[in-house]
Amino acid sequence: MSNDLVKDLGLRTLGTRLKRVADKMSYSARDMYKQLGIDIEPNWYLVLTLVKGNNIISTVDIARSLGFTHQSVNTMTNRMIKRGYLISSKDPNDLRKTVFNLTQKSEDILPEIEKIWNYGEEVIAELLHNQKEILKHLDIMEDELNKLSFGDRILTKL
Amino acid sequence: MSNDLVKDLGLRTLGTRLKRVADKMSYSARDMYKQLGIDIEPNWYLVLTLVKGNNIISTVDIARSLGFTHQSVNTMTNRMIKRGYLISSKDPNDLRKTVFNLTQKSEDILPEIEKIWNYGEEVIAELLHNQKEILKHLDIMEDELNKLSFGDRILTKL
DNA sequence: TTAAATTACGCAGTTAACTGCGTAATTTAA
DNA sequence: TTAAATTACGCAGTTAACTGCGTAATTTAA
Repeated sequence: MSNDLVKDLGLRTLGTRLKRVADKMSYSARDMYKQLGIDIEPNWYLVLTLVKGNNIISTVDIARSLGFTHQSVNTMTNRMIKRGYLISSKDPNDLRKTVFNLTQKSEDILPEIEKIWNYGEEVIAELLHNQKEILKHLDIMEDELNKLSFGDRILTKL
Repeated sequence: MSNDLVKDLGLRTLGTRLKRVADKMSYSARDMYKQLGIDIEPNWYLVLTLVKGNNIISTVDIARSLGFTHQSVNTMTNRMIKRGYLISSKDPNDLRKTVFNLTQKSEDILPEIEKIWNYGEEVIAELLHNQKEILKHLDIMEDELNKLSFGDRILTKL
């Protein structure tokens, strides 16, 4: 039988293909940290960088900056606290807010992780042959799908 | 604080952004089916199309066609069987293989789903302003990452 | 013609996002 | 100055892929 059916289905498989590439990168990054004996999870890098760069930053601030839901960030920061990479406290100006600081452990490890991610960015740039249009496409898709969802767009056509 | 940090991080967030767009599409498609009262899951469309188009098609064939692992396909087909969309039997020429056929229920529903996905493809094309480079980028990334993983590419640079 | 290798399947558990919903703290308006 | 609305957090459960590992069927080679 033909193994080209995915390509025959063309844009219809865009969703699963986006997810697959994302998963491949994430699983592989996780594996790389393991090989290097670094005890952190891939996306913690993003959070550590944010916390380092901002004196006061809350769960919701991080969520907004990364485009995650606050619940996802909450789960992530809880794990980072448990593993000794973050300290949390209440913002004295607004007791509803939890704010974060780096521990010595994360200060110590950050330079190495930064080095890894500098190379990581190089690798991605090479894979894309230095064409960054894909980011623009993702920007547009996110913006547009936030305005009107994929399903609702189909429904209006039916 | 600045909310532009994601863009500052540029290509470093590619992985999470790919996943996010994929998730958005998948959750929304799921929701759309619910609104239409159609009792199927988003990716079943791909499997139904494959089974319809091939007289004899096995779990591993489907996996290869869609780029999924056979285990993922197995999970999916089991659910489809349970919900009455597929019938499975053993390939008489190779008793190791499970092969699939459509039920009357899926024959009945397929035209409607096909219509939905024709529009779905239109929506995606519109979101991308009819530029299909993103598929080429995804092709390249998948091929390259299969040859040498993301993590291993970083490790060779360290 | 049996032992070893390969292929196919399927179960159990994992991953990183998600949604839904409830509670606590703060702000706004009658 | 209290009632209603908003904002922030966090728990529980879901999603669609994944990996790991074991077993059954088939094929290959000594």
